[in-house]
Formats: sequence, structure tokens, C-alpha cells
Amino acid sequence: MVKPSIPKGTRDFTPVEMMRRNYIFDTIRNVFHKHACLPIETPAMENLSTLMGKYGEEGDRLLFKILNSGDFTKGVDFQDETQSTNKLAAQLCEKGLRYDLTVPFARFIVQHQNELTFPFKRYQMQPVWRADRPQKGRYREFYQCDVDIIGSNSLLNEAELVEITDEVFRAFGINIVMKINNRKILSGIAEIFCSPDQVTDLCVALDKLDKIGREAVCAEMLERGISQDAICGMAPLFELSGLSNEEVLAKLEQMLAASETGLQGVAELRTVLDYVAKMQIATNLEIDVTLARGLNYYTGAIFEIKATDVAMGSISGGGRYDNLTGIFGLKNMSGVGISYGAERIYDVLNELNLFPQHILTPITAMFVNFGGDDEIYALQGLKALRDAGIPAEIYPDKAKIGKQMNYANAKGIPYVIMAGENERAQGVYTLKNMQTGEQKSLVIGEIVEAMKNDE
RNA sequence: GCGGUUGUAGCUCAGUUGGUUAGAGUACCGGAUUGUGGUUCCGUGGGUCGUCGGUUCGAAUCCGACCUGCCGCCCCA
Repeated sequence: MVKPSIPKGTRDFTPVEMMRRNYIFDTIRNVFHKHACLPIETPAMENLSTLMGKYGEEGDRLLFKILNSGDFTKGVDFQDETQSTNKLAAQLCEKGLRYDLTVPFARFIVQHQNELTFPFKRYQMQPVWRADRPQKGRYREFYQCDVDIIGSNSLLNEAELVEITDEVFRAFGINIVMKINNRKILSGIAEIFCSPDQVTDLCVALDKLDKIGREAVCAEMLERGISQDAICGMAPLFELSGLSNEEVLAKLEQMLAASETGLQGVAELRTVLDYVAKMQIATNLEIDVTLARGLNYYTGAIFEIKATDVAMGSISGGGRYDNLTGIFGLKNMSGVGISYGAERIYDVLNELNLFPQHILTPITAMFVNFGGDDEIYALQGLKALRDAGIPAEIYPDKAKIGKQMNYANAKGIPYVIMAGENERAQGVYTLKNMQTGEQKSLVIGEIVEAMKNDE
């Protein structure tokens, strides 16, 4: 016998967990529908060539690769030590599990460009896989809920994503702060203070400011080859927290006066904030110039969302990408999107006790099984309830009443219906409220009515 | 990928310097109670002590490797 187990970082979901997860997906899907977004799905596995090189060096390492079928060692030289692991893997694996939903989406757009109407608003809620080391809130298989608007440069789309985010988290009752930045601002900073090709090093270091503090960030910048002079020049960046969005924009405009790109980033940010204000979106939107995010395909706005009432990593993130489809041969297709992390949202809802009670009791009534003719009589009542759209079941065996009651109790079924010889003779059913213990003799129509009103 | 830490019944955990047949609570199942659950009482079952190897007369206990969960780094939903 094998000991039952599942791979590291993966999980089973119990009925209670699934009902909660479905509540999350349903809630998000409703908001997406309201914003006229259309659903798509893509396969769990993509060609490795689609995936490799899109997420940086780190991303390549975290990709799950799928061993070729058949004689996969044929023609592969394992002795050749000049081959890197990556090159060897490329010979052995031509497929991999998707790492996120955005790159497969870009592939999808290019492949189906002639069937789609642009601007295209899509949503997609599917699992993704990363060979990361699991920790709390970090899994190797997890779900993302993505929404993207592609084929339009309009900053109205950024504003709409803020609006969608606001609606999603308001529906959950989660208080959030939404941080926003613009990659062009980061490029401008690199342009002015160090050099444009150091923007990645700059971002990686700057991104850690709230975590490791100013001094450690400066130390990391030095280590990454950014000069002391440049770091001193950037000093005002470290002093922006606490300022209003307007004040931050003004300061950035000063600092970036010599960079066209940088100023454009500031202008974009200002426009988005302006839209958001005019649309009267209540979400707390905060400029954070240290927000960089690792994904190197972002070119404009960058978003990140954190729950304010619980200590947890970001529950959502996204941004604008101008050229993601370019690598698949389609130019001039700018898009902006955001991704909500289902398991992070689950943990937040759980920790703050925000899951609604009603999602846990999908079964409204259970008929006790007395066997024989009583069983048939119960089945008739059961059908009436189901026809009326009331989720109900009958205990399948003629077991002891205590056992059947226990079953209903353990499953949290709010109503138990009993009908034996006496009830059958009178054409009624005994309805028992499991919470109060109260019992009533009613005809089936009255029971249906009572339960409909109860909902 | 690097460093640290954890693992005993379905669950929460005891288990003495290494010493007979590894315990408790809870849950489960059965009974007290054959048309009434949540409270109570009694009883049954349930363990390759994470896995493999080593030290030892003897290992849940000491050592090593691996696996898993967790924490930090990297990165990130």
C-alpha cells in the first residue's frame, strides 16, 4: 500500500473550503461581468518556448517543465558538460505548466487576433504553477483571477481596473490600500541619476524600501553597481512617504524635469488619479514610487493591492504592458491588467472572519428515511422541494432515527422532515427546525412556502 | 536554489539518562435510548512513532540522508 500524499505545495480542498472558494470566484466573476469582460480559458500547459524568458531569470527557474513523451532521451547528449541545465531541459521538455495567465493571454491574443474585437476585455480564472518553495500563503499550485483590457492605450482602462478592484474588495468587505506607480517614472529616475540599463537593479532595490529600510536599500544599490552620487541624488525619493498624491506628483515633476519619459510617467499617473477622482471611486489609491514589481514586461502603470487589516503579502497586482504580444509577432497591442490571488483573498477573509454564513449550508432540508411505503412518501415530498428549487436530500438508508438526526446535525442541515405512518395517513409531513427544535405538521406546499420565505 | 526549524491515532498533544505490550483528550463506531440531533454515561476499534539507513544488547528518544509543513533569503498571488 502506498501512503497517500500529494506533491509539495499542492492542496486538496474539502467541501467547506470549496464553498468558500466558489464564493470568492463567484463574487469576482460577477464584478467582471458587470464591466462587460468576457471569459476565456487556456490550457494548463504551454509550449515551453512560449513561457521561457518572459519572467526573467528567476521566472525560468520557477517554471515546471514537462518531460517529453516517448523516447525522450533520444539524441540527447548527457555527457556534454558544456550544456547548461536549461539547454538540456529544452531538449527533454517542450512543454511547461503556465506560470501566470498574462503570457498565455498574450499568446492567445496573437493566435486569435482575427476572431476577436478590439479593444478586448477578458477575464480568466484558472490555476497557475510555480516551482517556488512553499510557505504560508505561497503554494506551487494556486489560482489567479485575471482581468485585462488589451488593444487600447487609453488611461480610462487603468481607471476602470481601479474601479473593478474597488468593487471586488467592497463586495468582500476587505479594506485595502491600492498602490500605484508608473514604470516610466522608474525609467526616468534611472535615466537621470544612473543609466537607463540600470533600471532593473534600481527597481529590485527600491522595491524593498518598506521592508528593509532606507539604509539597506542604499547598500543594495551600491552592491548592484549604482554609484554613491546617484544614490545621493535619489535622496528625495526616500522622503515621499506621508505626502499627499498631489505633493508627490509635484516633487516628481521637479526631479524628473530632464527626462521626457519620466515626465510622461508623471502625467499618466496624474491622469489616472484624475479619472479615479471624477468617477468617485472610494478606494484608497496611493502613489508609491518604490513599487516596482519583478515582472519586467510592465511599461506603464503598476498596481499592487494590500489588505489594511491583516499582515499579508500583496493580494493582487498588475500593470500595463505595451509590447507583450510583440514577442509573438503582433505589434502595437498595448494592454493593462490586474490579477487577484484567490488563496490570499481566502486567507484574508478567513482571518477577518468575513465569509458569509449562508455559503456553508447548501442543503436546506433532509428527509428522514423510515423505509417501505414511508420512504416512497418521503421521495414524493423530496421531489416537490427540489422542483421548487430547494436543495434537499433523503437519508439513503433506513437507519436509526438518532443516526439520521446526527447526520443532519453534523452537516448543518437546518430542516429535517419526518413522515411515517401517521403523517402519511393524514397527507402531511413533520417539519423540524434543527436550530430551535420546533416541530410542525404541514402539507408539502406549506413546507415549500416556509422554506422559500426562509431564504 | 541557499539557511533555519518541525513531524507520535482522523485532529490537538503527553511520552522520564535510550529499557517490557507507546498514552490522554477529542472525533469516529457500538450500547444506555427501535419516531428525534446538540448535553451525559459505558464500551470497541484505530499507530510501519514522517521515510530509509546508522549507533546500540535494546531507539518514538541519539546520529545521517531524504520527504513534508513552517520561518528567513531569493522571488512573488
